[in-house]
Amino acid sequence: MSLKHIMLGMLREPHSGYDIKKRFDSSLRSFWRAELSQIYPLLQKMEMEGLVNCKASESAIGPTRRVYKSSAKGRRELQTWLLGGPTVGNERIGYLAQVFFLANLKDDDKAIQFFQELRQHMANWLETLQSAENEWRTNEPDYPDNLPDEAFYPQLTLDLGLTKVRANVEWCDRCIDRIRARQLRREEN
Amino acid sequence: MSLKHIMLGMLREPHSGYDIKKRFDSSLRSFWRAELSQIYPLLQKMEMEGLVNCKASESAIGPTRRVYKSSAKGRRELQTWLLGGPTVGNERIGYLAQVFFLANLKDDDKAIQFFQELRQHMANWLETLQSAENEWRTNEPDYPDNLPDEAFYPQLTLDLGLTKVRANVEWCDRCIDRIRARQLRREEN
DNA sequence: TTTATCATGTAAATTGTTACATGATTTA
DNA sequence: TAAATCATGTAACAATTTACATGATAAA
Repeated sequence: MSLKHIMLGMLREPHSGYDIKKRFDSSLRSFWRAELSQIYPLLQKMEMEGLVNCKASESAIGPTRRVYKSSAKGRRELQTWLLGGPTVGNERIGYLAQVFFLANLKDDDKAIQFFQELRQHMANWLETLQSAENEWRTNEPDYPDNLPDEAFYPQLTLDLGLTKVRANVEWCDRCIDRIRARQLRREEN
Repeated sequence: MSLKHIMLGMLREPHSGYDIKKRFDSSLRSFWRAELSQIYPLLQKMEMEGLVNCKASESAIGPTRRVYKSSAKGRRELQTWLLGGPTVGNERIGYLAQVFFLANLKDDDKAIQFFQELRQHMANWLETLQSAENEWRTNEPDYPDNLPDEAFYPQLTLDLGLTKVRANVEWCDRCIDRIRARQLRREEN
């Protein structure tokens, strides 16, 4: 159950459910997502299991915040997860499943459209990651290799994210070119 | 619900549940996995919804095979999925979530071990993909750009798979180097 | 004779998504 | 005054995983 462990990772520092959601959306977006409707009940469950502690904290706006922090037991559980070796073989990439069966469209132009749309997504995402990196690089003189561990390891995931998204954009271009070339070859015959 | 659509993609050609599982394990492994316990009930449900038809077929060995094939309605559903544009933003990469929190190990050597193990996984996977490609390339003179559509689009997914897995291997090496360099810098001080 | 492969499934538990529900404050 | 943000949740449904259950044949 990775979500529990990811949340334990975050809860080394105090977070409310709402804070956790924001971190998913801002920092872990590239490799994990979670909804509030999953986060809130799981926090309650983790509290019952003694993995986290909760403190109420008044908010200037909206209802009282419930701020959680991992317990000693929770930190041990996090260690166990990290020491258990990398979690692999569960990758799930919807758009590749679609590409695999794209022949069923029986329409090269529709296939090209698919890749153009995908390219657009990837290019947008790349921009998001690049501006995140840019901001980091300009505001933090120790970026990237002299950051403290708590920021260095996240930077490693950003590094791979950038590489992969760039690879995706280039791949989309390559696919479009190859489909067009096939089209031309067909017209010649 | 992508699994349903992936199965509809496969069921343009007749497959049993067991066949479908084998195709997941051999061809779609890099971007989607599914268990038999998910496949069998879903096939039944899809038959009830009129998306697939089933024919019994005696097997030389084991129980009677139930061989499914998509119906006209199923083929329309597949089209709808493919025309709906690329499915993005659901990526789920467990090992990156772990890297993000690896600082919690508070032990550079353990972190390096993590990356070495991950590198091993990725290198094995790369070999698997490379030998798949090699076999294809040597047995099929039309590989890769003159393949029929039904094989060309799967080839595109293999192409990206190779690029990404190579990127992962190189990234692991880079991470190990960077962690070692930090270790040295710390020892100097 | 044990193990692997073929081939079907069910049951229970866990995990994840979508929709619903509430209500205050700040910004446009 | 409408929309966005803060902040909590529940309920129903859908998807997925893990464990269980059966039994035949072929190969080691």
